[in-house]
Amino acid sequence: MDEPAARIAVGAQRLDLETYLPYRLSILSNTVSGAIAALYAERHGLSVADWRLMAVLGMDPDRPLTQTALCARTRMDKVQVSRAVKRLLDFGYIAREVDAADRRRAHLRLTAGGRTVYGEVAPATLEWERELLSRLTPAEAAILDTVIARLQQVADEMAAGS
Amino acid sequence: MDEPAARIAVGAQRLDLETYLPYRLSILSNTVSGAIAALYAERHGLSVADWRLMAVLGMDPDRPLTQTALCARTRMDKVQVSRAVKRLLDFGYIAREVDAADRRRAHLRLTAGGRTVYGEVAPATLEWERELLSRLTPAEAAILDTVIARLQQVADEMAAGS
DNA sequence: CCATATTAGTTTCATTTGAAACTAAATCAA
DNA sequence: TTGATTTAGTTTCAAATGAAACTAATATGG
Repeated sequence: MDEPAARIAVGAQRLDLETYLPYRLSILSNTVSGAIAALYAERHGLSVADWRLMAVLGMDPDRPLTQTALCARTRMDKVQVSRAVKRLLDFGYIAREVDAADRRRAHLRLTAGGRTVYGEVAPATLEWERELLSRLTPAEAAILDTVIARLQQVADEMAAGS
Repeated sequence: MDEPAARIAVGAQRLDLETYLPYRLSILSNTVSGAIAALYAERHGLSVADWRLMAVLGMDPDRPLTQTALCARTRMDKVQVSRAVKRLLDFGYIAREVDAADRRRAHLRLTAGGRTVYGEVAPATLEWERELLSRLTPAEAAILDTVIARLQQVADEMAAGS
């Protein structure tokens, strides 16, 4: 198949959603997130928010995290985290232990059941990513990596209202 | 072949949100969309859905579109489109003319007021994109373009459940 | 034609979301 | 101390969302 013509016209004068980077990013992100959510949503009853917490907690299962730490790691806000924590507690996928020194805080970690689910879902999501990235050359993947990092940095600056 | 990417580890064995492409895409897309929405949300009272319709209608102001056409062009579903259309009619930014041959359909186009808003917002969003992309080299921008297109195509296939 | 199916778009209703207010615990300042 | 502030997390309530049911118009098959 032919390589598509350059699509992102730097300095485009006309707004065309088909070529407009923010729109294309949004569509791509939604497609990818939706496909990955399908890996755990139906089978395990998890929402995207739920899985995000499990993904962070599962990364280092021996280090419990507070909800505040989860907010920082996932960029979710505290209300979303509070609700996801409640659901995961109900499912029995995480356990909560109140901090002895500061009883406002609680340390959250995956239960054995949660680790089992994590052990099923995490490899599937990684495999999905691997399959997606396999369509890129290593050079493209490397550039995508640096470009995303740079765009995120610039977008953060610009969003901060420069 | 064998050169590993710095951040996107093709075939990563561990799930780490910081390096996980779907997560990074989601954060970047949200940051960018939020910053751009700020360009029109407060000033003109438009939601993302509202602006998306206006962006499509403004591209070719002499060709009115039906809601079904707007669904296809924006990838929004018909309920979202129906609600956005209602808001834009209330604002007076679009006008609706029922199709004479098929009275289920209506053709929507920007009003003079809608074109004025479009004329203010569209350049600002393009400028935002231009500023963002100015931080990339032309080579990086070109690769980003082809990579997004290819990832979208693959993600569509994979989401379709191949 | 008439009955059925399809299409365009809307409405309903239950769920999700988000901002702001709130509770409870810890810290700070005098 | 003790009164004010901050921090961790929850609840409330109004608005946004989405799936499914619905209306109205057109198309189609017998």
